[in-house]
Amino acid sequence: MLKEFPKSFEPQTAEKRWYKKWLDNKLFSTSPNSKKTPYSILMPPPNVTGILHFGHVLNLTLQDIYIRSKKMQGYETCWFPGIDHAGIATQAKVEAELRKEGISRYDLGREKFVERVFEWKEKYGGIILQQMRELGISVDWERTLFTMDESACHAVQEVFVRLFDEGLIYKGKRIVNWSPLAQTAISDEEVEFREVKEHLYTLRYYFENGKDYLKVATVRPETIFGDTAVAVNPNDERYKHLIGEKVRVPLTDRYIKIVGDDYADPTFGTGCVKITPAHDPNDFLVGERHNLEIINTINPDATLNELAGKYNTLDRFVARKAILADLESADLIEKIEDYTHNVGFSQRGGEVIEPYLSDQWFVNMKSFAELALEPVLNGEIKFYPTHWTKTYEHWMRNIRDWCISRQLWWGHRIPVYYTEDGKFTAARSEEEAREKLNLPPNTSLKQDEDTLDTWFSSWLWPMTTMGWLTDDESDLEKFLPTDLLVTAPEIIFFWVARMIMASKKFVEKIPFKNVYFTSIIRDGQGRKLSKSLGNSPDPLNIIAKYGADAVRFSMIYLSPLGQDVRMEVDVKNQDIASIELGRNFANKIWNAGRFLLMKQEEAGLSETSLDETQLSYADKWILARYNLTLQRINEALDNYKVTEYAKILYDFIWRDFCDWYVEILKVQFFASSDNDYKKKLMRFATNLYENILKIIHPVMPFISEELYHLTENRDENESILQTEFPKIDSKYINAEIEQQFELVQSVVEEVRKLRASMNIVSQKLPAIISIQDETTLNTFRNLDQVIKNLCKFTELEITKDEVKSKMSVSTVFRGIEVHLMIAGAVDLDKEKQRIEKEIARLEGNIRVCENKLKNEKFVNNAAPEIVQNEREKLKSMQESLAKNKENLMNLGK
RNA sequence: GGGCGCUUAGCUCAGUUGGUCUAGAGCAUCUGCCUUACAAGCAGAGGGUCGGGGGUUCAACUCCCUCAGCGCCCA
Repeated sequence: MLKEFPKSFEPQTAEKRWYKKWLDNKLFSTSPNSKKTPYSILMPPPNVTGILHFGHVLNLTLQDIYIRSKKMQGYETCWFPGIDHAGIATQAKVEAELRKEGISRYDLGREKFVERVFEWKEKYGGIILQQMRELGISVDWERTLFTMDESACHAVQEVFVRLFDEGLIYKGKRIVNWSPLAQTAISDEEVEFREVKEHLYTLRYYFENGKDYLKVATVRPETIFGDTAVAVNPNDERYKHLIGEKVRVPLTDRYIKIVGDDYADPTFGTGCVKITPAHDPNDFLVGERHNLEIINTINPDATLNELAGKYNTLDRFVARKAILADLESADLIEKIEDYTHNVGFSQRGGEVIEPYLSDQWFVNMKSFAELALEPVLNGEIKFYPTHWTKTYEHWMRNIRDWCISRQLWWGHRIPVYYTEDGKFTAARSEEEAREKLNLPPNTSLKQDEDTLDTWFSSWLWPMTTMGWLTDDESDLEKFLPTDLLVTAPEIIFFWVARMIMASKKFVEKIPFKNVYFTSIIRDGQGRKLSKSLGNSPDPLNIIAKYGADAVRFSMIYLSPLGQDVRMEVDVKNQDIASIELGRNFANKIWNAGRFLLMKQEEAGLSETSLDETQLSYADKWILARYNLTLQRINEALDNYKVTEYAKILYDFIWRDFCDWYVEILKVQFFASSDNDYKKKLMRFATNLYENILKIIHPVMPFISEELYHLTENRDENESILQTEFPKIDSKYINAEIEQQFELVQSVVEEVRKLRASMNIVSQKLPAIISIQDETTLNTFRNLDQVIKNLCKFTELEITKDEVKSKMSVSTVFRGIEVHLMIAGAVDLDKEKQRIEKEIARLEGNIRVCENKLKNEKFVNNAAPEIVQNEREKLKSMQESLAKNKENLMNLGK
């Protein structure tokens, strides 16, 4: 029938076709030289090793909605994409590759290894950026920045040197979170604490007399070889007299002294705690206070070293078992209790973190925290949902220094140079280092072996994406601060906070004005979707099945701000059933367009629309609804209530436009024999429909573009994205028309219910509607054709007169009485039952209403319009009651 | 231990500053429709003492207190 208009939308072909078109026509490209008001968003850079997951889908869709809608509203929009070098993850990938070849990174050497990683990156890295295109996002891809690009490297180096010179970066021997798998330090933020059931072992530390012993509790018996003291609380009456005495470390001949320190909690265990400064951060501090020896007994790979004697080379957990067995046989265990406590795990490798003493680089965060707290507290930067502000403030006020060095080869190498005698400084080059250290030109220097935490480049993202410290900083001028950042709440400290710090510090600007924290996507059991759990279908499969628009719309519709999303996922079949919601909606929109096109072909399409005088009551009603919808979606988007935006669209398009207006359009269309009117009516409807496509475009870009080109003949190089976002015409917003129309809708529904209850759903019958109220009477007369059709009346009389008829069944709604003339016999019992039920319902409600109005306190205290409202409600219900009673009486006669 | 959330129909969630809320939607269930835009649809129906208890108020799903359960973040 219709050549280019199949029965349903075919996303696969349309998506590829349009995305290519958009890119070819450079629709997403932006210029800092534009006169338009800027609107910009920084894309959180995914890991170069990453693949697309549902978190990205939600996150990117949100950003795309804002970029597209702002672009249509006349802003110079720019969405900055990029990718993160992901130090640990990427190095691990390449090392795994090498392992297959039977070599290690040490065989290659640093330089060759880094080359190899770059090769890997060229080949596999950034797959995710390709995958993202499947979502249809309007990113300015030409601006894609990689955190290892030269400009970014330069910025990282510069920042390091500046901070070093300011004394804000320092080197220190500290206990850090050591990842034995990656063999590097990681930051506090990369450690995940989980509750673990272990045991608390009470060991016997014998005094020098060899008879008595001190009971010392520990969960890590394998660290005893690093013990250099036992601490007791100086106020602990049981032990304080023992301070200064010595006890023997079990399984060794080493004696260590007993020290008094508040760190020992008298209520925990035996009140005596062994102190192992090299293997516990708290013990390290105790050690500093008491000048204790520091004995490191663990290797970087978490095996014990030669200081652990016969346990040398055993893995820490294997060693624990062996040591316990030996302690047991030496009768050095007092008791073993079950003990549940929090253990830190590496976020990357998942292994237990080893507190490890080593030389590391730190950033002193105190001044940064002050810089970054202010704009959030004074509202310059707004968080959505707002409650994250509190978490943010808490973190800032209790800030700890940031460990930025990583024992990796992949990443930004720390720009610090050492002389042979251990002098060092940070510098932009060896030459500069020599100058700073006052060394002769040829002095050989050694650069620090460590690289920087990946986040040390990410925190400069707002600046590096915009060409900071390059020849062209015009983006920085135009687009910073950006307008919106959409990100996951779990990286509020890693990233959001630190970007605020860096931007304030180095360019004295906030990096963004609004931060939207997205929902976390969970499966039906409430578990986070994750690769390791295997409960995450590949978004690309879901997109292939339902279409990108459907996935986008469903995700937005289902993801309320500030709350997690639960979706039933079927990994085996790579399916998420709730995406049907979006697909069905897309189908609905599609078919409404298909209908319009059919009618266009039938009557033609006028250039001009209906003039004001030709607008029917229903036309005015849909204009009122439409303009109200515009108002509401603007409000929703302005307030980052994006789910609401989706819901408003869904309800308006499905309920108002398709269910009611299109049905009415059919009536108006068929009822007229004036083809000129029909052509104009089609123009009116098509305009409205195209505006609907425009307002849905930000969330459903493909189908809206496709339909925009189907409903009228347009050049394929035109895009709906380049059209203006519809503006509200408030003269059409009309509460009275809406209210009146609602009465018509209700009456139609009442008639349908009546028919259903009488089992005469499709029988065409004549009817009489009686209405007292003058305005309502006019509305109904205005819409008599519509009512007649929607209610399947053969004839309809609308009258002010009371109607009494034995041959009818009746229903009453707010004083509006509908008599449906039944030709055959009325099922008296059924009808009686129905009316009695209605009478009972009304009587109940009237009682409640009367009591309310009898209550003097209510009448006196409540707002007058509330009381008035209640009175009118009562009156209307009483009228309905009377009519129903009358109808019941008539029935018997 | 500290902080932040959540608890409304079988499921997933809406519910603006307390008052047309006689608490809504989608999915699921049941009934009837292939009414030529759409069966990925249309028209109906059933289903909730809004986690428990207390309080404030003329009025509480909405505000306060408390208890219980769940989740997240931090120590």
